[in-house]
Amino acid sequence: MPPSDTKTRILDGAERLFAREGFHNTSLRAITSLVGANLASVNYHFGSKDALLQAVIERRLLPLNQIREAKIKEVLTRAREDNTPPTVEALLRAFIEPTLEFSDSSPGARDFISLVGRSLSEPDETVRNCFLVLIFPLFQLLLKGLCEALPHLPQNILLARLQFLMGTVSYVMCTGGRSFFSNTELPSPLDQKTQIQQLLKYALAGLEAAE
Amino acid sequence: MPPSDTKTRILDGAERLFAREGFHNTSLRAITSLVGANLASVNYHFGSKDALLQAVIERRLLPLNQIREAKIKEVLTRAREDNTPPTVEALLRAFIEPTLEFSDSSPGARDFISLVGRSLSEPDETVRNCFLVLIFPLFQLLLKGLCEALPHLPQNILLARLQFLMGTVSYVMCTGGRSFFSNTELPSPLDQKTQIQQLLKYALAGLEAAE
DNA sequence: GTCTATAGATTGATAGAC
DNA sequence: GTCTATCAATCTATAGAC
Repeated sequence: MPPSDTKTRILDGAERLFAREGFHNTSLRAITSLVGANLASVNYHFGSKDALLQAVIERRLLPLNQIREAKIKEVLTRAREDNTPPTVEALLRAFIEPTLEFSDSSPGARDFISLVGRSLSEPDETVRNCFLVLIFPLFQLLLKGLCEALPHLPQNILLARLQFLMGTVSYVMCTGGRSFFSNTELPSPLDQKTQIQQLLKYALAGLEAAE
Repeated sequence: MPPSDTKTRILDGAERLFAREGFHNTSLRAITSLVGANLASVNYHFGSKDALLQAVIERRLLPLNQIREAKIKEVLTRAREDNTPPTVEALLRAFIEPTLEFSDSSPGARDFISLVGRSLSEPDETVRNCFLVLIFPLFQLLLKGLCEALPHLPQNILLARLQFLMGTVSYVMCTGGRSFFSNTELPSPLDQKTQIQQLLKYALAGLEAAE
């Protein structure tokens, strides 16, 4: 991991270890020794371990959210132009597909997605809020879209289902598409592409279910 | 928390803090001082912090899984007697409803369910495997039931959907039914009973979706 | 079984030379 | 910006008195 500056290398290492070992189970020493940086450089560049986590999150989540927001807005404005409600499928794809493309874009991005998925079920509020704050506008936009797509369903039911969706997606995200159990007694798992198709179908049917 | 023996008090305290603060973020001192026990008593009764986690899990998960297994088996044998496939809904209820009843049975049980939900997305294998080992037989049984209920769907697709289900349920479990965001810009959340109904509908539709 | 005391290791953070 | 060295706090675990 040497061909980049220290600050970036620390971000990369922290991203990897926070995702794979957990935030509280990762020491700054483990990060710096992984990427060949000095322990003191973490505090020089970031100030504290908490601030390092914040930086890890913001580096990737801000641009990713911009893409997702743009795609969702595109679906909404197109629907308005056509004078038809947006489809749930289009909204779902606008939310999920950029995440997946992003996840495939680099090994670090994959760890990052895993970290995000995991952090939504983080009990420590300090850690969890890092994410929630950045995701809230997107969440709100998606809810608005769902209300337009499924006007016959009450808003608070859609809100609950949107949270179910977040649960489903974040779980797939944090397992990184890997199977739960690796056991010969189970059927062989789907390839990634098919799994995503199935995820879309599962979530789509769930969101659209009758009240 | 005094009216019980030390061992039980430690289990109660560990359950609460592991669920609310995370395993790696909870010290044995925090547990013993919460329940008024001596630090050394943890190692006397359990041997190590890892073993304490194991004990916390087994205390509740073994009996809970027995109930869930019995209910699923009941659905399967009844279907076999009637010479009809089991319904997905019956299987889903057999899996989810005992969990909820259990969760409502005591405050500690609620923390425990939250801990289980969270631990499924635990990156640390040592911690995660504690749960997976105990859940595997139930998971296998449920998969078998789904194969009978939805024979037109390939087994590996059902396996994937079952994992989506685990994601959905564990997420609801670990948030304890509480809402994601507490924000006045969002519609007011559902009461718990309605939320469970919606969870069932969401998961049912997802599992039964066309291939 | 419960306690005090402490070992032994690890942690996040910092001071100060270069 | 990068390094060495170290502080002060915390951690799990254990030895040994009672």
